[in-house]
Amino acid sequence: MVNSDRPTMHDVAAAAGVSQMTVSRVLRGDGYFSQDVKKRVADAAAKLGYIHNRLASVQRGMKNPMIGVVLPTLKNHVFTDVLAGINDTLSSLNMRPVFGVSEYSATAEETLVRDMLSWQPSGLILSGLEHTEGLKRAVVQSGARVAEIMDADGTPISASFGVSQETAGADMARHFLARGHLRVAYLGSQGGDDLRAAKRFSAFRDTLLAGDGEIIYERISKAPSSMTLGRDLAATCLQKAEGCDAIYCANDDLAAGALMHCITNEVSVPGDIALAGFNDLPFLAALPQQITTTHTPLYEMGVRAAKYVALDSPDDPPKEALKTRLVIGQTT
Amino acid sequence: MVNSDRPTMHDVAAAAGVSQMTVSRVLRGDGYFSQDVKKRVADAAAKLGYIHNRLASVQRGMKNPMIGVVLPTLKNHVFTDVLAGINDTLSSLNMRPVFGVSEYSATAEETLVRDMLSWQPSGLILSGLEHTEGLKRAVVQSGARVAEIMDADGTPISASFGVSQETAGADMARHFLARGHLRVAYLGSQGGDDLRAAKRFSAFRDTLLAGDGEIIYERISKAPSSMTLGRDLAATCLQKAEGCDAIYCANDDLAAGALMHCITNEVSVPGDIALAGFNDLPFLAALPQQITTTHTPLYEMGVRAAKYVALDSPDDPPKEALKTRLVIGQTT
DNA sequence: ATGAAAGCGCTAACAA
DNA sequence: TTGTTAGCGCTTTCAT
Repeated sequence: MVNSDRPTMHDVAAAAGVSQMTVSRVLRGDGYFSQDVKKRVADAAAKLGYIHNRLASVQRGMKNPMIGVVLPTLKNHVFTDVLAGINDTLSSLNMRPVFGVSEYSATAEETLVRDMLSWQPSGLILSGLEHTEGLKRAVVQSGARVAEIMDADGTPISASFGVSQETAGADMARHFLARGHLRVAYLGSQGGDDLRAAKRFSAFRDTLLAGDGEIIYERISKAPSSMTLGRDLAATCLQKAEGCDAIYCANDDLAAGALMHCITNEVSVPGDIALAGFNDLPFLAALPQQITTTHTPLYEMGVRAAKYVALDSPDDPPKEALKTRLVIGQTT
Repeated sequence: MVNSDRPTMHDVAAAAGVSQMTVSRVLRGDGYFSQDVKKRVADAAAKLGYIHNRLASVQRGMKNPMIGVVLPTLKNHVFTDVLAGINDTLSSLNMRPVFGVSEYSATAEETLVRDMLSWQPSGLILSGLEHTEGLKRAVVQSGARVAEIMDADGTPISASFGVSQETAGADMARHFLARGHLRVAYLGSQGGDDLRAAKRFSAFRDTLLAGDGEIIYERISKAPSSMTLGRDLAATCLQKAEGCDAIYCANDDLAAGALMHCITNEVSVPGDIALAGFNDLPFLAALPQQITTTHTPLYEMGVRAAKYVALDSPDDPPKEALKTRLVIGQTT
């Protein structure tokens, strides 16, 4: 039984010898009441183990300190970093995240969001800028504050805190060209579902081709991203892609896996093959060689988005493109 | 405005030309109604973009498809694996997790749980078996189903799905003894806050000492666990702990970092030094050497706990000790 | 097969 | 400073 016999304000009121409304006031610290009453109520509440019923207050019109958060996956550390930023920020504001994982499916995302909206959250954090029309409509109508994170190339529903995937991809391509890595392989994961990776690669390719470079091998595995996948993809790539100079990986996990392959098989990096990743995850610092990558402010994105949705200022929604930064390591 | 002008069942009823109660019945598919009415209601709801208000139904006594989940940290991949198991399972049962992170603090955990209980979740998943008395009382009184995960050495509030940390530690010590790794260093993180790691190490130490082994170096950093920390701790350890045979790390991240140190500095593993971790995280498979570790069914623990709390059978609460398994790699 | 009334626990508005 | 009344949106119960 969920509603077994949880004490209500009524019970506390009876125990304290006051009215239910007085209990409400004391517990919220709102309005006037004597010190004596305050103490009696506090004692009674503690003795009974009273727990506030937020469902009722929200129902009555109070703000719901709940934020819905939808991420594409938990398998990529990228999102756990973002999540950490969201969670730390919401925590400090006494708000709670409700989570959902879309597995990179737009329809799953819509279902999830509709479900979450039924709890009347005061805010919502979504990943990416591509959503179903139904989702957008539902979100707007709900009146919840929305922030979209991760991407900056497109039109957000309302506020957004993302990075330009296109800029990041183009920057890396220019670096490859400058280093003379012209015959390039690309390795990705999640099939074509990772829309941000696709944008990045598309800009990378365009910029590379506009120079003297070429994509001589391209493999986007359907499997979720992991170091092990990166290692396997790199092994196959090096075997199949003759004359390959460099590998651009869709993210750091894949790149780290590729580096592990090279170390294990004594392939010299960047002598035989150059390597680059994306995100600049902290664990890269522990590897034997610093992998060239693009720094993205993951935690920061989480923080900004959480702050925005948690507040209720009526400012018009910021659409912020956070900066990425090319991190030149020892692998290019 | 959160409650801007979200349509209610009343609005749908007006649009469909029926009573509000009929809308309720149709939308839940409960009771009797004609096909004609069903269609009119469905159309009206779709047109208005009606979203169910779960707060009201739960308030009225329906089960709340919400599960509170409290984890010690998000910085250790261990918990994101558990989280994945929880999330996948709850998703498939149309239930949603509300998350909180305790940062390994028992009082923070209590605050978090009290906060979560105010949403009247039908279940709760907690990590470990050590909690404040206040938390236990609140949870029991709330009537929510509780499952505790990760640990099996102690007394759960109700149901538990954990592994015996003591067995795992002792097993590893026996393996060290069998391999002749007698002069052992221990590296940990999170200060003394990771109670499970402490239990494991305690059993490891006892078993090692009962053989011919000894702990010649012990360093538990206050920093959160990471590969980079492992690498740094290993560097200091190898410099300070003379005659050290082997390093037992509190988890795989630390062990992987230690291995990276060894690879970078051409320290032979296990020739010069043996290494072992804990958890058998998937990324170990990508490393140049297979690290000896203890497999723990992380995802599975999440699945079991989620299934238990999501259901509402009145069976008496299972206290399951899941099996760990020594994974002998190439580093011992 | 449909509707009307009551009430879940709380808070805003008003009364005393 | 404290209490009374009304009602948030829904579902249970009972009537039609």
